[in-house]
Amino acid sequence: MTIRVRFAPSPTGMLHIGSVRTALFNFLFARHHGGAFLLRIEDTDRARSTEAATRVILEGLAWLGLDPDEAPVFQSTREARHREVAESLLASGRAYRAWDTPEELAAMRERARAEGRTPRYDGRWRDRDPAEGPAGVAPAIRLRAPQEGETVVHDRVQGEVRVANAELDDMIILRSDGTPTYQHAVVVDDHDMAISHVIRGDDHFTNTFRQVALYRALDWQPPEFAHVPLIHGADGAKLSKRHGAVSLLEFREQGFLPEALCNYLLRLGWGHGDEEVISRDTAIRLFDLDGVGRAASRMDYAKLTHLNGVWLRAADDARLVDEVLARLGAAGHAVAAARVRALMPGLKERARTLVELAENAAFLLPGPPPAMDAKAAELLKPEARAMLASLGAALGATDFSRPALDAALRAFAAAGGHKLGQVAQPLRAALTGRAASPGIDATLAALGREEALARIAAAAGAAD
RNA sequence: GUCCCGUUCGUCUAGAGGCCCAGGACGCCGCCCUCUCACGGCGGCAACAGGGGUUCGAAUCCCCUACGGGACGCCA
Repeated sequence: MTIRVRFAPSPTGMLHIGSVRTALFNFLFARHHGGAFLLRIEDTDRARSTEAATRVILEGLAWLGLDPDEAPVFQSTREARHREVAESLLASGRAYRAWDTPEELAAMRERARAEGRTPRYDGRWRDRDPAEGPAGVAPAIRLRAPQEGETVVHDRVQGEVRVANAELDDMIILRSDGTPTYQHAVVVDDHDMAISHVIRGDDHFTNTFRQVALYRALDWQPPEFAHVPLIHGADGAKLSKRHGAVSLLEFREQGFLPEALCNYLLRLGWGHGDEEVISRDTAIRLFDLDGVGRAASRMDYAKLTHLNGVWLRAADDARLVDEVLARLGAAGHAVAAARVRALMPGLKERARTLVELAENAAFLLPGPPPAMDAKAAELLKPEARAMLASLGAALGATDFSRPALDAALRAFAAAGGHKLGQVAQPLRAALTGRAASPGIDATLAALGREEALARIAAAAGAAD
């Protein structure tokens, strides 16, 4: 059997991080089994779908490296086919026209709720003569669903689940304006795209039973289903804005690496022994549906941040230099690039996100001495400034290589009866405006003789 | 309200009847390394929702309860 899966987001806004995980699971499942990963944009809701939102999906997937194997299918282009299938159901008597107005349906639901019953369509047009349909009113088409017995779904994640057909009502497959509903379009498209496994969020589970009824009515073989648990916020409720970042774009802006995000998302709801740091290739090798848990999991930004630090340290320096420069608005600046590149090994060990990395590298930009933060200012007491003046003179005669600088600093400290830290900390403040930075020798070397001496002089001179 | 699903440290998870007085990771605390901050190393705190069964033996199987979540649209 050929494995074909799809990721089917609707372009109605941002790309939710939960959807991203669904896409990742689909992708990994396809790769693991040598199948195909497809993308279908569910844009049947014309009013809410925008081109910009579609672009967000496409760019987001590309950024994550989750590229579909075939050209994306836009559901809106398939309307004629959806209508055709609905008509065929009508012709075979497995669907019927219903002339209810939205108001009537709302009243029906209202009454059911008030009486404590489950809101459900009562099938009033199910066996009525279509000739009785009011003229001038366009009917919707509803599926004639089985009313007795039960429907069983063998879900690859949730296991065997059965629901009495009496719980299900006759859903609308074609709206009165001739457009297909989600339930209908999904079934027709999944069938036509030869989807073998539908891997989606658990919030779609209930839909599955209705969709199976549709497959049966069409005499089509339903695909395998796998419903993955949802991602919740720290309080256990569905993940939303108030919990923190939710859209993929936000995570990117906040300086998370795609490989870290994928690694984190993979481990949320899926596990393989004690493995925590998992590369794309390893994930493809290890991932399968039986490792997916059944319970919803909570988003833990702290753990994501930690994992991002791990991947940041493993990342290629040149790539990080580009990211940092872009974030500092210094793309293409040769001097800044050289300095950031020189210090990157020390820099990336001290940052967990690209935002932190850029902040910590900002002092490397050529220009006036950086503004002192409170801790740095604290280090520049008058006696420290005086010491910096003589240190500047000593360093002026030193070769600006790390070993030479390290030796010179230690000699200077020893000569003055200081511990190395008593020299390094004020120096660090003068150079970076901060109380923390990569090794002082590396910092000095990255800045270069001219810039370093200028900053030392500025800090020493500011004493008066 | 009805239907469906879930419940192992604060969080993500390992665990598929004895290997578990429950392991790893994040977070938190302490120590070491050390020019700072990180990284790294070492150690600590911390969980099988509750109650009944089944069994020689249950985190693992069954039942009930509690709590949590999802779904009930001419939205997707």
